Amino acid sequence: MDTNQPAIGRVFHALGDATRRAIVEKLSEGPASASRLAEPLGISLAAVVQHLQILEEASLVRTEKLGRVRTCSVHPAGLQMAAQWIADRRTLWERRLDRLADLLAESPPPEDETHEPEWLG
Amino acid sequence: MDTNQPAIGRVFHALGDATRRAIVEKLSEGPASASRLAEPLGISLAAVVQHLQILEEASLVRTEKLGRVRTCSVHPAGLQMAAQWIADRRTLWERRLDRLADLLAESPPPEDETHEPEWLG
DNA sequence: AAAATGGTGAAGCATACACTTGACTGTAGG
DNA sequence: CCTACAGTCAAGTGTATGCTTCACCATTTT
Repeated sequence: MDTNQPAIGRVFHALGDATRRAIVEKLSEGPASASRLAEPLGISLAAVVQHLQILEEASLVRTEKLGRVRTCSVHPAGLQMAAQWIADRRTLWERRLDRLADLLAESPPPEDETHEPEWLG
Repeated sequence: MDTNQPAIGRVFHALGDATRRAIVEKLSEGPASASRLAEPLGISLAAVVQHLQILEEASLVRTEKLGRVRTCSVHPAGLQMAAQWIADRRTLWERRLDRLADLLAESPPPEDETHEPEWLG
């Protein structure tokens, strides 16, 4: 779709790829260089670096180049954003269920003339 | 990549699309029919249904057909899985930082002959 | 019954994506 | 200096994705 997505979109898109998740998982255990990340993945270094770029743009990974080696580590910001988005949805959804429960509990079958529940209209 | 991804992959991939996130956001406020979801999105009904299929396969949305209308609602399982994966990464990563802090605190500069930190080798 | 509504299925299309390869650049070491 | 290493750049390739359109089916509504 759009390469110019909002931040949260970049995060989810980045995590949607198995290889990139594998990279994040590896980096959760500690920093590593690009070529070291490539080893167990069975793909070319160039491909790994492309993934790293995407992960970096999603604030999921931070990389720093010292000498000729680029060292990568996890960057909490991206995961934080994803967690927040999920938490927000969950809050909204639970709040709605609570309201619904309240209505059903407080008012026993009120003379409801509507043909559909209001949340469908 | 692979269309036959593990569950967590399907979840993140599903949430990587702005339109699908919009659908989940809408459904967080309450159930809705497919055509009702399509209205504000500015795309065809067919496209929306395709998105719904993906969301359903990712356990992010549940749909039920009554009469000729398919009613959709959020399904917590998908969000739960995503939240769990994130939490797991975060735990691992924090645990590692703690260990590192412990090492630095307990042992003041020990005669370290290595040229690189062990986690890079 | 006829028309409208809500949805399904399949084909087609343009773009995005994950990779590869090959040519190059900069940094270490022998 | 010269070779090896770690990474970068730029094409190029096959497949997946998001979307459309059109034909078609099943339920309402009039």
